[in-house]
Amino acid sequence: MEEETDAKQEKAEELLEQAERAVINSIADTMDLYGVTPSIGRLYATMYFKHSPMTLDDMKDDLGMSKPSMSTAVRKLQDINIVKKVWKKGSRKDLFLAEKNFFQYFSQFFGDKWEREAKLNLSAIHYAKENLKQILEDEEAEEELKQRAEQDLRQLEEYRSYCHWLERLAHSIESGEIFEFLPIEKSHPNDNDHK
Amino acid sequence: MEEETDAKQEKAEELLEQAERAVINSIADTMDLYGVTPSIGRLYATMYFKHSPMTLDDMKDDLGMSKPSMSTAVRKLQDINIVKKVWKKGSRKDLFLAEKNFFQYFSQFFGDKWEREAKLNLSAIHYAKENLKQILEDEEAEEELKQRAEQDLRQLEEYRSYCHWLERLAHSIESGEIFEFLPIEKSHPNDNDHK
DNA sequence: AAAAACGTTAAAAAATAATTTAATAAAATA
DNA sequence: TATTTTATTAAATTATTTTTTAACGTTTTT
Repeated sequence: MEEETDAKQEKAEELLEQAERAVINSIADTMDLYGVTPSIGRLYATMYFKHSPMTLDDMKDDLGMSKPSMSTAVRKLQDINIVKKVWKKGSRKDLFLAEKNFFQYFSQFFGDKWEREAKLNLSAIHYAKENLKQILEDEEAEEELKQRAEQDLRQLEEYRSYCHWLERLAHSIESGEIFEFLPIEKSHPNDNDHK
Repeated sequence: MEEETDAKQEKAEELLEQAERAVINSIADTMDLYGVTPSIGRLYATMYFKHSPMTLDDMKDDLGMSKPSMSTAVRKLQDINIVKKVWKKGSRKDLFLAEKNFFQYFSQFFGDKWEREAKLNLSAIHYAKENLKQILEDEEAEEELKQRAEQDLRQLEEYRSYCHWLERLAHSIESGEIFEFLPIEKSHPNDNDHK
């Protein structure tokens, strides 16, 4: 019966590997949304299933890429705060562990992006509005020009209210306030996914 | 006094141009967030200030690029629904107009992206969970393997709840429900931007 | 103190993506 | 119907990004 157990063993391993691979692929495929290249996305996805920290050599072996690539990739992942360097007595290699809380990642990524977008645009809008107002105040300016200035002004006003809204959304996500409106629903382990 | 008025005229034109250019630059710079290349972003930003529709030749002249480039760029902008083809009696050239409502653009872009992300990942998670459960049900599977399967399962449960949350966020943005929580504040034309 | 192990930077190579020119297809005018 | 205008596709070019190999500087071990 020895061989049969071995076969079963192998099948179980195969199942686990397939399971992890499926999720790794889908994480890697969707991570481009978060400003990360496919390889870096795949590295993160790989680390996501490691329950103990990885070294650069581990990564290189797992992904079949060069060590410098892993070095820069893991730095990028640290920059966006989804991988942390950990310390462990003994090993003199650097050790890295994936942050597995997607909410944290999501919040920070979009919070930063949107805030930056809003700030940049608001400052340009402010500058533009000053100019346009000057035109409107100028008695001698051509009527056609004035009309265009007015229309631009109206448009920028709308744009400004969008930027402010974006800022508020970013803050509510960063502060966690959004979860009052859209609470996180802990689904129970036995729930089935429904189509 | 003729020359003086001309000079003033020119200055007013200069002011308007500077105003538009400032905003065009900042829109172009931030549009990479919306999955668009810098050139395409700049094209949109340019169209944003046109109060009548543009032809491909107009775009080509404005941006100093080739016509095929404009053709593909404008198609991309139509794909993401921020530029519409309009019809006008007379002209046999195609005419395009920018959608200026950023809320609509934002909603659709992130709604689509997040929904796609959630769906893809949820389906991988579902598949993975089935596999992992099989391992746990297998009497003869190695203890170590089972533990790993259990840990993966716990982790995927968290991931799943994140994906569901993302789906709900996408829906609440697409449906406009989010604006009940974060209302759009129409700022008054005379408000000053505050730092 | 010399050798080995690590991680990083720099330069080169390979792979992708953007852009243009040239060719084609479709529609409109004469 | 032939010619011109317009938009698109295909092929070629250019530019950008990603990845690797090679070199470097530090730290650790022997």
